[in-house]
Amino acid sequence: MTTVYTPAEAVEETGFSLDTLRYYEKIGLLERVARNAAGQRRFTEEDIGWLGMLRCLRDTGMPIATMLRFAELVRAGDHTITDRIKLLEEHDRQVQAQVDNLAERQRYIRNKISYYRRVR
Amino acid sequence: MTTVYTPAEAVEETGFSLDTLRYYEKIGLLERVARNAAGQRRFTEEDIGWLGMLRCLRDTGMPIATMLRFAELVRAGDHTITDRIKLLEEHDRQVQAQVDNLAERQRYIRNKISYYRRVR
DNA sequence: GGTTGACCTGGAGCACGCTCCAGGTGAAAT
DNA sequence: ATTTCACCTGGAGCGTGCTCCAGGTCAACC
Repeated sequence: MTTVYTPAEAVEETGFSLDTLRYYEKIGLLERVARNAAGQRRFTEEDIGWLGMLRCLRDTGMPIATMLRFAELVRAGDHTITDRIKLLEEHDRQVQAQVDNLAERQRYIRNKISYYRRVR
Repeated sequence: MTTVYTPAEAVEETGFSLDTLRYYEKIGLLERVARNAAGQRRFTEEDIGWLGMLRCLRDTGMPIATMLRFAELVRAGDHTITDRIKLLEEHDRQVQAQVDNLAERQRYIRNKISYYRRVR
């Protein structure tokens, strides 16, 4: 059974808006999505999986230009796997930096809250 | 000794660009900064401290509109301390959500890296 | 068979948060 | 004295990432 997803279902599954899905296809983040006879999009399981990856990269702050490079590596085939690893490792370091930075800022904020509680 | 900071020094201390400092003053995130005889800004220790707070809120993703509300509470005096606590606690929850979300996405990315390493 | 509603395309517009620019002032270094 | 340099103001412009709109096509339900 090969499940396909209507645009509405893809929105539901991925959390991206329909406009965003169209935009991602337009700029090439998403390869040309299949259409039915009426020209309406029918997303495959694979599309949905790829969108999951994109969601993850987006939510961790990867710029679209970088996601686009990643998308091109994926399309280019298996010989780019080493490059993909490099790209993701670099991104992982940036995510780690974000987490660390956020944690430190959070301490500051919590101290401020404590201070306010004391002087209230 | 009351230290004052030239614009260049304030940039150095806060990590904000001079344009950003002027912008923050223009929109009221920063109260009208003192000037010398020639009309040039002279930031006080207090300004620098407040900018540290702003840096912290910005870096944890607080929108400028919310920072503005916070700035207004601070200006309004001590009777707003309870409201400030509320605002910061709410923000702290959002920061926590960011950290949690980031950590989860990071797991996904790391799994992907592991997968690529296995198939490389 | 009419109305509703999901979807299509191309392109314009928008929100956010700065960033840059033109044209100018005033003090400091050579 | 003049060049340099940091700074000033008001306002325009920009990069990112969507989001919205007009005008139209189908399909599906009553």
